[in-house]
Amino acid sequence: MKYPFQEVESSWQKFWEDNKIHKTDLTNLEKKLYCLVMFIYPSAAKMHIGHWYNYGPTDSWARFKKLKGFNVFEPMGYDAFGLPAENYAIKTGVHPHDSTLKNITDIREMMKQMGGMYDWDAELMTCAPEYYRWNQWLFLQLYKKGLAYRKNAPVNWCPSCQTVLANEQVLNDGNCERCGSTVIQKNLTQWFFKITNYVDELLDGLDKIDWPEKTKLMQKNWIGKSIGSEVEFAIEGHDEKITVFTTRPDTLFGVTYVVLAPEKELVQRITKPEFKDVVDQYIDSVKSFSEIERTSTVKEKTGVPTGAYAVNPVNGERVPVWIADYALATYGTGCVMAVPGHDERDFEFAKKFNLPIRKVILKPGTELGDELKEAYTEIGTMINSGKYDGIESDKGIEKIIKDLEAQKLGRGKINYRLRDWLISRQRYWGTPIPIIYCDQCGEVPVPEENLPVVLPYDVAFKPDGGSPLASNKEFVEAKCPKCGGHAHRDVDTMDTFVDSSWYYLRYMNPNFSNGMFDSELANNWTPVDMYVGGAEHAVMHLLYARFVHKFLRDIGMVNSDEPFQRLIHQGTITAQGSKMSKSRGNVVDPNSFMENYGADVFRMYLMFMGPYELGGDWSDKGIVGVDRFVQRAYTMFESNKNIALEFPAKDKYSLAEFNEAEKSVYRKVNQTILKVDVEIENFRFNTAVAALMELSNEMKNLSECRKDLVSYTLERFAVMIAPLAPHLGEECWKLLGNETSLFRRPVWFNADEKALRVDAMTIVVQINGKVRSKIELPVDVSEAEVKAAVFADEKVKSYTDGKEVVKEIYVPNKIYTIVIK
RNA sequence: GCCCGGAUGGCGGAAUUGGUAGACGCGCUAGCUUCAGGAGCUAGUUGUCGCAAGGCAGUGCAGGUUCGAGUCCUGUUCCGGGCACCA
Repeated sequence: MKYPFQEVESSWQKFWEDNKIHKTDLTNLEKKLYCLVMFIYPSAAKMHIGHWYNYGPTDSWARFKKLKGFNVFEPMGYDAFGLPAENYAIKTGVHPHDSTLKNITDIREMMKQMGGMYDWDAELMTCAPEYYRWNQWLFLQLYKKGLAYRKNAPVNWCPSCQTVLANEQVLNDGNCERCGSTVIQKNLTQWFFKITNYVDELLDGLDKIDWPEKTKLMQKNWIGKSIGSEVEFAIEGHDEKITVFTTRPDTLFGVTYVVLAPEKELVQRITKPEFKDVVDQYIDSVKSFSEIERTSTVKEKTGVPTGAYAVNPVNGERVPVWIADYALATYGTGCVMAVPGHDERDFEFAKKFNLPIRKVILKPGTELGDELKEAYTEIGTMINSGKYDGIESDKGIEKIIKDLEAQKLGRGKINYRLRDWLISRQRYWGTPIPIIYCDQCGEVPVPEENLPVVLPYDVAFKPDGGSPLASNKEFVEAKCPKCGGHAHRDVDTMDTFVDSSWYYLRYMNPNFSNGMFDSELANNWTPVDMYVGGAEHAVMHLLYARFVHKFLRDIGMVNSDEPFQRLIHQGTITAQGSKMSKSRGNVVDPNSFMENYGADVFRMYLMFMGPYELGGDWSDKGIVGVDRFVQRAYTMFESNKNIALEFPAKDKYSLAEFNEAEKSVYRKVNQTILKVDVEIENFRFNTAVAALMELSNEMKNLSECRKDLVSYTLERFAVMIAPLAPHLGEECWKLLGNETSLFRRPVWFNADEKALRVDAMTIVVQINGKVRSKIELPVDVSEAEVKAAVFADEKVKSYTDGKEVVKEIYVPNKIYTIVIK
């Protein structure tokens, strides 16, 4: 009989739902396990292959843990705010609220059809006022501590999305992370979260979490800690000073010029009149370049002199002050001391503009007089450096800093690449920023008791770069909370990454109304034990969430330092080698597979395709193999109905009571238990499925086995298949004669270690590194006996006769190597 | 340019970490079954030489270490990812 997956799957889904099988008792903390998968972005009504690949295997892992006796909490929710819904509204006129809610309804249905073990009582969506009011509350707490602030700054502007972006949301080719358009720079007054206050902790915390090394490295690079010092250069004829940041104060004697970022205001004040025209022209030309064009390493450096001179604090030497595009206003002090002899960029620049190059660090093994053909950037002996001559340069760094500090001309300084998190967005579909601007009092936070500031339904969606909220008068006009006078609301909304930085804390009670989340539950259930999601969030979501978690800890809301203890990234499923997207027209629709094979086969096939963390190119070629496997398994159970009732299995058997076929089956069952256990535990689903297929092949011999061993085997098979194919697992378990659901009363079998011991072993005989013979011997016979058997072997003899045996190596129960001459 | 991954049959991929390369699955071939199509079952399937027994070659490429290398070392090519004037 063909496996009736439609009936089986829908009947189990109904059973799970009617009986709330997947509801987690959050008061039971014994063996608690929080398995979290990144919540879904409901920009379309359909779940695509990528969603399935993310959610199916993760759910299988959670189910595996559940069967192993863990009290698993696996929630699902909706990252419901965001641009796509709004862009869709501009295109079609369907309001984001309406399309999003519709999509959520459809997606929820599909999640259930997939067979997800989600606790639907814990469902949440970020676009609900009951949720986003706590984004606003969080904003106010940050504001109170001075960690939410407004400043005018050059920001990334996406002309297509019509909004600003955080640094993390700009790809390194200068394009928008979301839509791929080229991002430009604009000066705007925007809200920032001061993530930089936590920079050291964000860095150090990486050592304490079990995340992929690659991801931790990406965060580390993004934070970009750089230990160095600030050194002050006097400006000839001015009271002001130029403060430079350098990691190499040991090269100070090699400074031959100083470079300022063109946009530094100081440039205007120090430029000599006769250089003014050239300098202004240059500043204009730099502005026409995008940040990315400007910082491209392949572009040749440009620059002009200002006519001003700076004075080197270590030797009083006067050096010209230049402005150049390779000095960045946004990093360090925006001023660089140029040491062409020992810095590649300065070397290139000096060569181009014929500026002097001075050698002050001697490369080990070279002579004082040797010409510098390229910048030497390593450690060496200090030369041409006055009283520091002869000192190793790493020691020299400390010495010079100490001396400069004594003269108040320098100090140790640590710089970071990480900037504060820009959270304002000039878009509608997000959380309103809870700030009111009063004509009298200025910037006033909305009092907590007035939250939420509800996002109004009626606005004009027009992609003109202004915030759509500005079009709703009723929303904009407000009374000042302080003086009651005329005021207006902030019309921007928050970056949706704010929503996702703390959702995992609210899942435990999404209806909690006395606060952002129930702290007691959060403390009991977080950090999240297992977090699964795409590697594209390595810096962005995963960094923001760590920051918010630490802030919430500091205001007493949670008691842990890190939100996600263990992290796994699923790989990407591509189609014809490229990422699936509507514009490419290569999107594969999971529904046809659902209809033809069912959810179990489809999710198991996704797991079988290859290593989970690697992803791969989609092909439906192999899905029939998984389907055949499921069909065979079902037939096996179908033809052995109620066998566990009629022939109950023992917990353990002794090999002595078995015939050869039985021994072999019994051994295979137990080997498989061991294998499946460790493979699923480590997200290696492909090999877990393969192991079960091997067992299924072995089960062809069950006809030669006693009935209670058939029960024994089928029981274990049903339990092992259940995490991977939950509906099938339940159905098989029921066919055996069990009354209750596996996931209502979890079962997991341990392997009988004794069964794993084989009594015969194939010893491979290698002669000069080549396999020449195989000998069957009982396990654990002495080396002498093995040797005797090996040399009695005809094939071995034919190779060794008349030759001198030089060496013999025996690897017990495995291999016997002979070296002959 | 720098830093990580990776490269194994016609295809997706296994390989207890130095010990029988190719598990498992797809595809393909043959046989059985079927009116037929499909499906199912059984056997085979790295290449090559051979009637066969068996031999030889074989994990991107070139070397090396070792009794023994897909696995370790050196160099190199290609592919994927990340970073990229951060002083």
